[in-house]
Amino acid sequence: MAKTFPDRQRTLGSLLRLPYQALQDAVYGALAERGFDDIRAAHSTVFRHIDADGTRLTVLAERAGMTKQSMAYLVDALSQAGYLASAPDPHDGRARRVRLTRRGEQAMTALLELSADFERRLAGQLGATKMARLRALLEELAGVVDATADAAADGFSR
Amino acid sequence: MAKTFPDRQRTLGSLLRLPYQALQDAVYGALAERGFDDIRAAHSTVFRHIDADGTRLTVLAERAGMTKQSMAYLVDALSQAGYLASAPDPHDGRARRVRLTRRGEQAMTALLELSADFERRLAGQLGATKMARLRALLEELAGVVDATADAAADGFSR
DNA sequence: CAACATGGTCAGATTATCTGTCCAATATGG
DNA sequence: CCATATTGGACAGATAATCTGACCATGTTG
Repeated sequence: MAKTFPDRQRTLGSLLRLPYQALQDAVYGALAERGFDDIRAAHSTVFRHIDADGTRLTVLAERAGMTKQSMAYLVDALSQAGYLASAPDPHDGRARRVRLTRRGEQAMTALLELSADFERRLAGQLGATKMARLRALLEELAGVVDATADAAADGFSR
Repeated sequence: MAKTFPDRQRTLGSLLRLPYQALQDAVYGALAERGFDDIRAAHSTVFRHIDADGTRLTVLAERAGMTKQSMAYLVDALSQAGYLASAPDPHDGRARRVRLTRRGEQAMTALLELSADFERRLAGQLGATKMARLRALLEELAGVVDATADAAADGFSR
């Protein structure tokens, strides 16, 4: 009997990571097959946070919780690849608004479709009812998580 | 009204990522405060897959789903920092077994504790019953995910 | 024993992040 | 209405975490 750690049950982290990773792999794999092979998972932060009428770089960075330099790096790659375009902000001479191009919108649509596909496939195995319950619980958890994170932050940084 | 994408509901990905990210941040933040400030999230793959009586690098890499070079990079950092030690494998002259040092075991223990703490805090907010149901559903999902991933693989690569 | 397979290292590249510094444009408070 | 502070973004450089390709030494096997 190989000695093993008393990790009685899987951590919550593993339980969340496993399906997340699988979904990520499936979605970005399928996306590449559809011809969007220059979009990597890290780019999803951009798609996730961009408004349909364009968004400033700084705002994207804030929403994604990263530095503007890091966001600039991602936006740059996606612009180079033709998914984004930026134009000067009419209300602020310093700023540029980043927006999706036609192709960017196609990618975004594909991304949402593929994600939904994968979820449907899971639901097919798990059962629609259970998937709905899981979704509901995760939604609730999302609400709770912020509160918990804030409470923890109060403990040291505020 | 800002035009916005018809992302009617959050993707399953977001629902999984949100709490996962929060947990990760909380756990590795707290770990640093406890003095394990040279352990980063990427190192968790090592702790996750190492056996208490030691494990070969190649096996670690396989389990983690990464190249042996990448795993070597992580193992190296953790060895440098005193969490791991490696010794020649008595059964195979080519191989070395990587094992946790005392300090490595302490880190591992802290990691598990902090993870459990965070989960408990979430459960406090969400309710123990709901957390248990969520856990059960995620366990079930984990089982289903592998099957689904395999089925998808059948579609193109086999 | 010759050929093949395997464990690990070395070298080098790429991706995704960070800090620090700076400039130009805007906002604000006398 | 100007002096100062703030903000949006770019430039430079560092680091972390991955990858591929080539290689060597040891094991395994026909």
